[in-house]
Amino acid sequence: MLIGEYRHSIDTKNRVSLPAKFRKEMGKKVYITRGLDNCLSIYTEKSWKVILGKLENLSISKASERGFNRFMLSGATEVDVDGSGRILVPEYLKDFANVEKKVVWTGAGDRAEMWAEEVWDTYLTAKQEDPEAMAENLEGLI
Amino acid sequence: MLIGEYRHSIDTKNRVSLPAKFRKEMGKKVYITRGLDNCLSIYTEKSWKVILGKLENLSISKASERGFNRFMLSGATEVDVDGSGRILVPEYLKDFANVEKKVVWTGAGDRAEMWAEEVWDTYLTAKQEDPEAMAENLEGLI
DNA sequence: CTTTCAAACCACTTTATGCCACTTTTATCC
DNA sequence: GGATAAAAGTGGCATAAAGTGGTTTGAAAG
Repeated sequence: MLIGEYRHSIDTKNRVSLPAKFRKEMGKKVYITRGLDNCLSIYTEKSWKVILGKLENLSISKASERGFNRFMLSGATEVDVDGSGRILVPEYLKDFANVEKKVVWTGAGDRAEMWAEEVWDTYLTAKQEDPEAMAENLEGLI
Repeated sequence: MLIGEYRHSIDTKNRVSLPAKFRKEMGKKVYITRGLDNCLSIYTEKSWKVILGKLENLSISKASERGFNRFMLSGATEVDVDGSGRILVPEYLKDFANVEKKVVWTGAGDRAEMWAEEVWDTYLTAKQEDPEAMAENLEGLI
């Protein structure tokens, strides 16, 4: 289970460290693709297979589902984790997520997400400033 | 059952002691996440699993539920209790709860809460001065 | 044959973690 | 009630691990 928030830097060669707490679960090979809300989604090999299975069930005749399928698959890359626990982020995904230097890793259960720092801070602030919506969800929870 | 109020300090390395009376129930591994009203919620391994089960029912396609899922999972951290009965509070959770030096632990049944001292005192004072309204408001929140 | 890019390797800096020691509080026993 | 012992709380240090930058090597493309 991937949880937590970790702040890292991307170096000049587009390498970024996986949070140490993610390494064991992520193994030596991960799949990175476009995520919702301008983040990048990073899947473990196992959870990637699950996603692929779900995508196969989407209808090719429905424009929206076809689009989502393309969104996920066209952006996806298999990347290896290097000896220092880093991955290489393709340029086009960096651009997609507006990543410059500082990134935020967030655990999202079966996958991790990677955000440009400013994008994440903005997103989170917006969520926190809408306590009603938060509370609605919490109601069933606690 | 976690009950009571205890005041502790966070040291320069973001470590804080669990109240001695909480230790037995909390074991050696706990989960911290963002709570309501700017406190932090600390779950035992057992009660955390209950929370996870409820989160699984949220839909990923709805923006508000997706956001809530992120809020909970990204905010959560698994932390080990050290040999002196302390846990390490991640910087971002310290920031979230406005914790500086003094914190207040409160028992809340299946979970504990941790507050910045000033936040707790303010909250408690308000509650004592207007218990009726507070109760009404809380009803909608929790 | 040259150039480019990525992967592996290496080295340095910073941060986290475990351990120990001191102080304060709480409990116990006479 | 006071003395003593035990536990809790806190701080500091030493070691290990994580994070990051650079250099070299190797492979692929032009």
